Amino acid sequence: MVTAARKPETGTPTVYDVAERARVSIATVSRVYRSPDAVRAPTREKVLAAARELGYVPSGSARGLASRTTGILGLCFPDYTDPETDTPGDGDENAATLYADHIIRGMERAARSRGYALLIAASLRDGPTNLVATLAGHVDGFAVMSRTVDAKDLETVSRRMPVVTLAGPAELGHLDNVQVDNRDGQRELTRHLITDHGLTDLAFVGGPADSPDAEERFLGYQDACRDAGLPVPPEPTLRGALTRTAGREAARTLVAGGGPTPGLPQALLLANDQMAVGALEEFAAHGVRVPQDIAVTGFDGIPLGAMAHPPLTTVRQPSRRIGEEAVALLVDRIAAPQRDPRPVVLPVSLVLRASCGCAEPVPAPRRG
Amino acid sequence: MVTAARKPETGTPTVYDVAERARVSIATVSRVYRSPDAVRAPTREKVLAAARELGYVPSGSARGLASRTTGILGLCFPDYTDPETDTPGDGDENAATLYADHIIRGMERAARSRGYALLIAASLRDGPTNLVATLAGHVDGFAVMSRTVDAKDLETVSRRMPVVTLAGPAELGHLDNVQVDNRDGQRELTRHLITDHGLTDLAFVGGPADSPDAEERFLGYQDACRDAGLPVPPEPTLRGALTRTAGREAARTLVAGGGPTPGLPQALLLANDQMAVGALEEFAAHGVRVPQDIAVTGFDGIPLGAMAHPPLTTVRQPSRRIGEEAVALLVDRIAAPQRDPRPVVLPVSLVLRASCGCAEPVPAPRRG
DNA sequence: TTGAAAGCGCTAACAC
DNA sequence: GTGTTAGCGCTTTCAA
Repeated sequence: MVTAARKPETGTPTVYDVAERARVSIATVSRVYRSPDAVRAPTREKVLAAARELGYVPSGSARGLASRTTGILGLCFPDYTDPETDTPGDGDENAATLYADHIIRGMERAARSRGYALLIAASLRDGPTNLVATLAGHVDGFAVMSRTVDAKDLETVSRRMPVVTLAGPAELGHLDNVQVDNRDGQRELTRHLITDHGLTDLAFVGGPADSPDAEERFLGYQDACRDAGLPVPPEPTLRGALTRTAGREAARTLVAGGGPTPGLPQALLLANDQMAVGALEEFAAHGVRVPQDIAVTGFDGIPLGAMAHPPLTTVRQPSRRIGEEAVALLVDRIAAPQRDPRPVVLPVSLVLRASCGCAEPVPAPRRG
Repeated sequence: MVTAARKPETGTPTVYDVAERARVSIATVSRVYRSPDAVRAPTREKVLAAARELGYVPSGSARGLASRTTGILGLCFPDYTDPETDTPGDGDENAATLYADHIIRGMERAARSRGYALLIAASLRDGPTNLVATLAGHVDGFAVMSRTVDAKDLETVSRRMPVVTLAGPAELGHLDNVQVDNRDGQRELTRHLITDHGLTDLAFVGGPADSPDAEERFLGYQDACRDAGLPVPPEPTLRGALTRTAGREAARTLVAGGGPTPGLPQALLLANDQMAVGALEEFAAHGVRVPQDIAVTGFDGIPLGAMAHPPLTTVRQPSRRIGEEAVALLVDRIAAPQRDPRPVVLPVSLVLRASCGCAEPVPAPRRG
């Protein structure tokens, strides 16, 4: 056994220091951490003891370099939140933020259960170059939420490692993709209003035109109108940011007679729950009764909706599952890099509450 | 210029491939990515072009190994959520989960603005060894939320890199620590009830005894009782998990006469908002009027509280700022490893709403 | 401004 | 079961 002559224990301890102290080779130290069972128990103990005394922590970088895998998965998500406000209290957090939180949760949990950690970074206007440079080099696979990374960078990165696109249409055809069935959900919800409640005078408040989710929902709305033989609007009745404030404004516009038709429509469908809650508040303030005077619906299934008055009818999307699916696809492709791209569309579910005219007039406590 | 004989472009491109193609040395390629200004523009362009054509992405591991810094900050947070439920809709998500989400947000944002990415992993019962091994080796600094990492591991890691403890008492005295003034907040809130509303028959529903935050809040409650000359209870009137369900159960117990005194107390203070919202629901179901029959308060300042009926009086904590402070401390210590440990206590603020008897009987829409 | 050469700390063959 | 020996792909002096 030749313990190479090395500088005395200085700075952060390395395998060499541990090996020297435990009187074994560096290979054995390495083995103790990678496959403990491949080392005899007494040897292992010696090594572990030495490591403990030295305060040894294996270098992730060195491991990554030598093994060409890091045990890290990456996620790039959009950052819509206003940096100014630290407002867990006012409830006007952007829905996309909450949504991203759930996806982060889902990914983190799924990743961890498979032995991966999660590296995250929000994309900002300041150029994705930075982003890709920051993240891509450190991970074994990469999930990107819709519209957060430039297609070109995505292309480059995907040549080097598994990449899955999330929560939006597949931007690059050859990549795995996870999305929620926004269109189908909104179609079903609209159909419910038309068929089950017999409403025909509807209005849809869309999101920004560059929000793929919101646009898909509008398409579903159009589908339902078409299916029911109602006029199919080429554009949402109104548009707004996906915030509570924007929902309030939409309702106010309608109440003020600012809509396309003189009176209030029979139903107001909003592109997400945040907006819908805002609309509910505004209607209440103007004495407009929901659902008697107008039915209101949202989309997402956030907790706020269940607490609203009346409780909000909506479409629940499995946001956490998006993250879980992303990890599944990534891990799967790490194992089989050449398999065909797989697009996953997650089903959504209708949540019928009082705001559309369905039961449950009072939020009855469910016994635990 | 000697372009070393290397295997032809195979697998993922490296600096060597880019250097060869751009007819420069690897050192120049490296410079282009680290300090572009140190390279003449034409040279830089050549390199960038070659990199683009090759689909080159710098290896984070190699950079990390060579430079001994990764540009990554780590966060370890507790995972309380029930893996079974994918329930963005039912609103009974654990408060700690939401709380952690905010901290993650805050850290991510602050980290990114300083050029760092964030590596996250929830701690589970399955042993922190894994955690430390997974994360610590990859980061330049490490934030850990209270009770997620074994003190021993923390000790080891902190010998190797900056570590800050979060959202709880400083577990290791020599580390930076960020916490919120739970005690002071609960004291103030309790004082408000006693002094401003003249209530003297109070009950406090605590969290699990192993939740430092909840315990601090109880201490604040005791302080206020002491200050007001009221009897100081040695223990919370009731205890429960920090969930809505637990809050409901607490209220039910009280309504059923299960409390220490026969009737309902004048005020019920709960250790967090989730519980308080549950209590509000249960009281409503039993026809107990809030605040007329009993005042109710929470702690945290979650959006749900503002939507509750009546809107919940609470203490708002700057959860996002915790994450921001953590990053500030970490970055600061990376720059000055030897500076003295700095404990940061973030102030909280009272949010007075209707559930304690303060104004705002109806959630009046605030004009945006 | 650019190049050459020496590691960074580890894993992976392979030998013993 | 354990040791030897090459790298992994970059950054970093130091020269030129």
